[in-house]
Amino acid sequence: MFKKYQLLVWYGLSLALLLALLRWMELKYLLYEHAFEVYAVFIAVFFLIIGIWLSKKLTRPKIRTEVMEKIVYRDTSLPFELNQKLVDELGISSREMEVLQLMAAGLSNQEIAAQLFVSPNTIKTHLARLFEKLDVGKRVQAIEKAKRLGLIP
Amino acid sequence: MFKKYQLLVWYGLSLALLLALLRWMELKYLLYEHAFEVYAVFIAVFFLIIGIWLSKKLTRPKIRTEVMEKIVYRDTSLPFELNQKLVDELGISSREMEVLQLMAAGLSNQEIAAQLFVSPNTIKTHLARLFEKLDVGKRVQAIEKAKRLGLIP
DNA sequence: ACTAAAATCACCCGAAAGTATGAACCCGAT
DNA sequence: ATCGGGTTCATACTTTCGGGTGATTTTAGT
Repeated sequence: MFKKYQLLVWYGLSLALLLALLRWMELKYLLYEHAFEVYAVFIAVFFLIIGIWLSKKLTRPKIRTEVMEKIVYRDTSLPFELNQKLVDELGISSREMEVLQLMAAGLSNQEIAAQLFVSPNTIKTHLARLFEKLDVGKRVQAIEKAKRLGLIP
Repeated sequence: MFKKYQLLVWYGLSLALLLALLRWMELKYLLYEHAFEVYAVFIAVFFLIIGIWLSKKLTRPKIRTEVMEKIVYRDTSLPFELNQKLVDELGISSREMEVLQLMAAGLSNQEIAAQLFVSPNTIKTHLARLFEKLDVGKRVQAIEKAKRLGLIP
């Protein structure tokens, strides 16, 4: 019910806490005349970070898909080429591919979550779907199969 | 020469201006007791916006190229060659190599144990040693590193 | 505008994996 | 013979994964 505004509440509380902290510091240490500027910097930095984070959270990178048709000749050195057709066939979403790549790099669910700025639970969901689509039960198997199918290098 | 830091200077000036403005307002209108909170909100909003803008500015859009048609000439001549020297260097035993191979194939500890006719605990011990020798903490990382080092195909 | 798909998050539970420690056995080499 | 490395196993404990379920919100396509 309150989930919707959880974020706002969280921010509000954070701000309040910050202000309280600063007030307390003022009382405690009898900050000199430039106390205000100190506050300003504190708040500025805090909200600068919040802003950056928020932006990253809100702006899902608009992925422009450029469709190009070309013929590739490969010789001994083989650069990885994504099997896009298979990705579509299996119905693997772009987010799932991201998670797959990070997982294949050896990251734990928690690390992937941190990397993508989402909850670990979300990663679990993505992986569960991915496992189902790849018809496997474990991450190692998923990686092995994905490599075999040309989904990852 | 200063182009690089132009942005920073600009921000600094903006902040200074903002502070001056607030100070002036304080003198002019004899702001009430909650002036500080007003300041805080001002600065917060200001830097929140700055942060969002900054983030947007810095993150470049992702471009995904979708290849429609491709002709691939596969070169199958890449026989796996074990990096025996590295195996010796790292002091990886033959049993550990066996376990590594099976693990890389996606088997669980229990399955590996069944395959090798030993206890799952033994597998755990082997893997623990292997992880230490490869300097990793998880099986996926171990597999990734082993592949990279030429220990497994 | 409506709908389907995708992405997000939460909670519970059991299984698997990983850590730490100790110990027994075999086998080749000093 | 004994010393060290390799293999085997155990117990106990913590963390991580994966399965199942349900929900909300965003995005994209008709």
